[in-house]
Amino acid sequence: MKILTAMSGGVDSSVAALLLKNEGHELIGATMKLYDNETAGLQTKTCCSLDDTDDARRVAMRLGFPYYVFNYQEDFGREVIDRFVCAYEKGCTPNPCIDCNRYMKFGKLYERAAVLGCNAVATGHYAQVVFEDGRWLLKKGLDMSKDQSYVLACLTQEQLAHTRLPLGGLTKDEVRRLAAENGFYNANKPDSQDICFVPDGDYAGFISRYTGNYCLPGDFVLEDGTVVGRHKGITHYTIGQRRGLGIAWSHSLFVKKIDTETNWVILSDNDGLFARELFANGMNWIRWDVPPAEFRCAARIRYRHTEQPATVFLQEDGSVRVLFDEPQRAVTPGQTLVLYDGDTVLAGGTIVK
RNA sequence: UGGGCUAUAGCCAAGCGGUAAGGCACAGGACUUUGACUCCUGCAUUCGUUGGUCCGAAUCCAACUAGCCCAG
Repeated sequence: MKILTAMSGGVDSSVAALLLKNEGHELIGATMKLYDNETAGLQTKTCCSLDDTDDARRVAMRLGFPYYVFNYQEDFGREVIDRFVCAYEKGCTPNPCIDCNRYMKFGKLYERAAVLGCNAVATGHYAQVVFEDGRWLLKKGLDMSKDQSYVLACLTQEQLAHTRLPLGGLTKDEVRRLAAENGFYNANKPDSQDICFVPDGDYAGFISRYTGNYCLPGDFVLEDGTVVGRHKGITHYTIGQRRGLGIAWSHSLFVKKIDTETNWVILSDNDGLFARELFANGMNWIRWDVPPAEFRCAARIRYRHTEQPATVFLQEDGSVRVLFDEPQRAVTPGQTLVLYDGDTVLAGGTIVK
């Protein structure tokens, strides 16, 4: 089979390519250029640091298949950054990695793959795609500590059908060992982290620069209405946040709610953050075409969250109401809800409240 | 103007004669392909000021300064 394998220059995607190559597939390696250093507010790289694309290219050369860098800055700006900025301005907390998977890697990149005659796009995600009972199912990666099924729960049947995830059955240690055994330069490269287009972590500053809008300061308010300070603009905060508030109180204060109407950031103690119920829309059903009206499952409300037992109620408009057995901390609008049955992903959606 | 009370790090706050708890905030680190949470480490040679008593004072005494309260 001819496969386009996405290569970031990291260990995971490199080993993914290696495994596909060893299985005898014909490969095309590709890196997506998603943003430029100016957008990200970065200085040009110094001579001592090898560019990620160089790492990817070396692996492709070593394994003997063509490698290309595709320019997707315009699409990335529209599909990922714009959504990211828009969500923050509405008081939500987006997960841009999920949009990048949905619209870029398994969207735009697959379109290009098809043009190049490839049947599938492969990535280095730790998750598994299997065909069962006439459906493409998404399952957790074998290495539970690295499982990334959460960030792929937005993939459609069509997308899953053309997705290959060679690392699904491996552990991170095995991947690094394979990289080392095959002489990959990036065998010990640190795992990526942070938002790729905001490498300095100052995403609020990024939003200001990107939109040209100045963050409007407002009040920090306790649940009883007491004003306890001034905030730097709602884009600086997310539900459950503690650090960076700058308020010295007798106990720790956390962000409980962001009110865009009043421009208030409402604070409470940690106990005030727990809720049993949430609502989510934009559901992508993987396990069924038409889900049951009500069912039991386990749900994650953020990446690296341990799934929690819950009951899901399908609403008339296609959204869902999720009732957890136990209250969950800091349910955050904008974050992705993923429903599981054991290792199988049932659906993904976006938390609205 | 009399009388009383209190003054400890950026904030709150222990301490009651034996050589400065803790919480919050902040900084750094760990964790992490989102934002967070969490965890670890750091953070007053000094207790409003000046004197005094004592082997030894943030702790006792005096004066001064500041703030608060009650009188009138």
